[in-house]
Amino acid sequence: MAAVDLSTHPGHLARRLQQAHYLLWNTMVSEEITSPQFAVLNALVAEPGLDQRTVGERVGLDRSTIAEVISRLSRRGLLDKVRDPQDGRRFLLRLTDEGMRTHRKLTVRTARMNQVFLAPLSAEEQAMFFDLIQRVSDAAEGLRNPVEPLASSKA
Amino acid sequence: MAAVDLSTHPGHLARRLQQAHYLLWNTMVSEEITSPQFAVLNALVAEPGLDQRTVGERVGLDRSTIAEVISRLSRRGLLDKVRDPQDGRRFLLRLTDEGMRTHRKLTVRTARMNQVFLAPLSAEEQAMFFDLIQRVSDAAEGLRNPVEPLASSKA
DNA sequence: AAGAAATAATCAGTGTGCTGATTAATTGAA
DNA sequence: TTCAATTAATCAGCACACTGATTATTTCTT
Repeated sequence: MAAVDLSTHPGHLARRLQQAHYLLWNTMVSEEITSPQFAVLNALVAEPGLDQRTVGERVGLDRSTIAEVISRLSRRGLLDKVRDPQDGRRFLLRLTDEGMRTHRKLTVRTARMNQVFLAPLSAEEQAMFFDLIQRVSDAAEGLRNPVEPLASSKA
Repeated sequence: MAAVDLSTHPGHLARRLQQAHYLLWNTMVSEEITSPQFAVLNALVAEPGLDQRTVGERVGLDRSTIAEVISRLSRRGLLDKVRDPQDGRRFLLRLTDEGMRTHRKLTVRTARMNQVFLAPLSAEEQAMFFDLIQRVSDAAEGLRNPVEPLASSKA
């Protein structure tokens, strides 16, 4: 009888939280555009003309995943890919008018959904919620991308 | 420029948290067994002989996903599927000795990983972290499985 | 200028996660 | 008791997410 209580396992909680969010997104925001897709649209509204890799960095998606997400958005006519004339390896990404419209529409609905999602928490608790999750995520990310010591002894 | 700050979007934060956890799991716990797979092993340690659907319910995975996870665990010889003689629709699931050993080994490593993952938070903050995430997840789940009003007007 | 190193994107392979449709078995009701 | 409803599992299809390998292009070095 060595079973463990998963409700104190942050990984399990993170997965449940994402599931809950996924459900709410589907009912309150969009069934076509997913949350990661919206994040990509949003990144390109903020910085039009980014390349694929950088968009991935902005929204936290790896090279393979970002490629698929972008290919879907492109297939639906929400963004354009153009070869960078300065650097033939890159594709420059830019929202279409349709992409802009979609982003605008979803921004409103997303705000409404976030309100519903966070409604069980008071304003102070919401701030705590953001802060705690961010600190844990940042720290874990830091563990994997260790800061190079100055005057490195690598050589 | 109507771009939004994703760091105040709980869905985005949930995704980042899960990614961070995934990375740490891979380096500190196992590259073969995933966190959902461990959750299934754990459920079957607690309650041997459960059927597939119920295991899914215990760990929070839908019918399709739990089927795939179980088929992988079964392929690796970590659990056995046997038709329920009482109800021919069900398969009863039970860990093999190898499955038991694996669960025991990963339990130790998982505990270590959780410590590292939560290290940036004080003990009080950790308690807060669990409580806030759980409340938000539970509330969102409740939205999707609405409690049938008593003396329902369904008919 | 030529070759080596680095970089952006793609591809192959695996795993999680969801919905809607189907199949097989059981249960419930006329 | 037979037929309808329910239920467990599977299947098809889509989307996210990661790693390792490959390809094309650029940059750096000599």
